[in-house]
Amino acid sequence: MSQQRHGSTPGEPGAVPAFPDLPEATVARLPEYLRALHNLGEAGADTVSSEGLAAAAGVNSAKLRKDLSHLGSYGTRGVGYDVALLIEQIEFVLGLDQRRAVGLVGIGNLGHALAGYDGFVSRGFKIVALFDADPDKVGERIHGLTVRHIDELGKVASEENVAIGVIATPAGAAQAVADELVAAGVTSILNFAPCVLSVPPGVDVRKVDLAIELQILSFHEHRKASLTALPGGRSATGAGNQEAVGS
Amino acid sequence: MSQQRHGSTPGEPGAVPAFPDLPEATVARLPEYLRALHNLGEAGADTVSSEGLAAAAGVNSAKLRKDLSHLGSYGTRGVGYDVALLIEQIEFVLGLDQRRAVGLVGIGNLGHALAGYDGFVSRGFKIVALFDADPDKVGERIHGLTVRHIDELGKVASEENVAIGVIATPAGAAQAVADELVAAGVTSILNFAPCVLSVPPGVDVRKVDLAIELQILSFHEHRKASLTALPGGRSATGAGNQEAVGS
DNA sequence: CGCGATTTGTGCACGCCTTCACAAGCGCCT
DNA sequence: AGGCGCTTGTGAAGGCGTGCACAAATCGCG
Ligand SMILES: NC(=O)c1ccc[n+]([C@@H]2O[C@H](COP(=O)([O-])OP(=O)(O)OC[C@H]3O[C@@H](n4cnc5c(N)ncnc54)[C@H](O)[C@@H]3O)[C@@H](O)[C@H]2O)c1
Ligand SMILES: NC(=O)c1ccc[n+]([C@@H]2O[C@H](COP(=O)([O-])OP(=O)(O)OC[C@H]3O[C@@H](n4cnc5c(N)ncnc54)[C@H](O)[C@@H]3O)[C@@H](O)[C@H]2O)c1
Repeated sequence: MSQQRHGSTPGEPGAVPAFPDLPEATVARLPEYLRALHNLGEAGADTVSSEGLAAAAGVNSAKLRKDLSHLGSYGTRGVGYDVALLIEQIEFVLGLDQRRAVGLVGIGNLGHALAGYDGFVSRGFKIVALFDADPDKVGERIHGLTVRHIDELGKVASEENVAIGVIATPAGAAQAVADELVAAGVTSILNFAPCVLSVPPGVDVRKVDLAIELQILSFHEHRKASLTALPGGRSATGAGNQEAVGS
Repeated sequence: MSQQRHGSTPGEPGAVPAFPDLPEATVARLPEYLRALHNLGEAGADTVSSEGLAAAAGVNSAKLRKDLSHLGSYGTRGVGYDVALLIEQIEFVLGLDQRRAVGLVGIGNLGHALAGYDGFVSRGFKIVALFDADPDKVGERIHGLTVRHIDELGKVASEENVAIGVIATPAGAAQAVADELVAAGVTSILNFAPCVLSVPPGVDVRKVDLAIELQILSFHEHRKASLTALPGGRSATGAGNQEAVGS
């Protein structure tokens, strides 16, 4: 399953990257660069400067250059970065050259929306299996996939070579589901349930919690409200604030 | 050194805290503590140690203590933190004492799921208005709310006193919607569309992008795969990894 | 009433990340 | 061919966040 050899540069075999430990902060920004690059590419741009790409991705240009330098990028001084080449580079580093199989557990309100989300397929992923514990849901067909019973997770996950598990069940069931995913050999989990998951070392968990996002916004609202009522007119710009780019 | 005077005790209006600039990292963790505290409270705990709460929230106990110390918390040495009191404290700091009104724009796949999400109401928010541009969607009733046309956003937003806007439209429409939200006086935006928003200073934007989360997981998968094929068996634990706590 | 067990609050050191500023490199124009 | 302007790549500095380790504080118990 692990592919390494991979001529990422068209015509230029070059040395296999065996690439370094990217700073985590950089890794988190690469997808953003990638999206911006795709937009630029579709808009007809062949090259882009760090300034331009930084604007499109909503970050500082120095940061962007440093990020790209970490993966030994191929920019041309005086010109900028080759859009197509950079896309290929980043996709390789992120491991998107192989379309990763995603298994989705919990086909409720959120699960339905996720199952039908085209943003997954267009960004390097493929949902290959849907699971639920509710007998009424099992058998339902959604976007060409049939909902399987959770008990089949182990079998189906290995058959379909599921690399990433997505949990969209109620919080109470999330840990049990995570355990089953891990038992099935899944080593990456995206968790939408508002709870902490316990997983063995080597398994990565990322969490998305909408209420937390709203509460952070609420904090800044609260802060802004008390600031306007006070002297000292700092135009306080919060955390998630973003600059940038017209279309 | 900082102000700790703060009548958060029920029935005590007290002096306005004018509370300090919490580190952003701390703010991002407070909601997690809050959720853990609610769980503990429902489980019947009156007090909790930093160790216990840290485990329930999936963080380091020293970090938790430092976080709480920033908001002048009231822990008791040798005992721990009073659960109910701490809940009140954090909810106050996050501005959750006033239930904030949320306006949701884009009632498609994702929008439907969000509109019916009970996690909003249970965590301090209230969806007060739904908007869409599609005439077929306008008028539809969802969980007691009627979908309004996007043109009514300005009017309805001020009527309902919308504090936070949630964007769940396609990326192409997101910037326009954001502009309208800002024009309507909304100063906090949660954006689900995969694009960078440009907003004036003083407006906070937070973004949730599922594809980015998956791509970060993909990177770690890729890295883990190349590590197992290489010497030096570091059990590399990625970024989002979480420890634990049982129930 | 005093002592030991327990737990908080925090000073401090370390490492990561961000940002500035600039030399080196590249292409284009004359 | 040479110079000029533009852009990348990076050294260095500063700030922020994390985690350790311990003193101070509180409670329960004898
Ligand atoms: N709806 C939203 O917009 C939204 C937003 C953010 C987070 N969430 C979170 O996502 C999760 C799902 O939300 P929802 O609104 O879709 O809830 P839901 O109740 O509509 O769906 C949950 C689904 O999980 C299934 N399920 C329950 N236990 C299971 C198990 N052990 N194995 C497999 N499937 C199981 C249920 O049958 C149901 O179909 C919740 O944790 C919720 O907090 C939802
Ligand atoms: N479906 C998912 O699970 C999912 C997950 C992550 C992110 N997203 C993102 O969320 C957004 C919505 O996704 P979706 O699957 O619900 O798409 P969708 O097409 O089902 O829904 C989009 C809705 O927005 C409405 N809309 C379009 N332009 C509008 C405008 N100018 N003003 C108001 N409403 C407008 C449309 O009428 C439609 O109802 C997209 O940007 C998508 O990338 C979706």
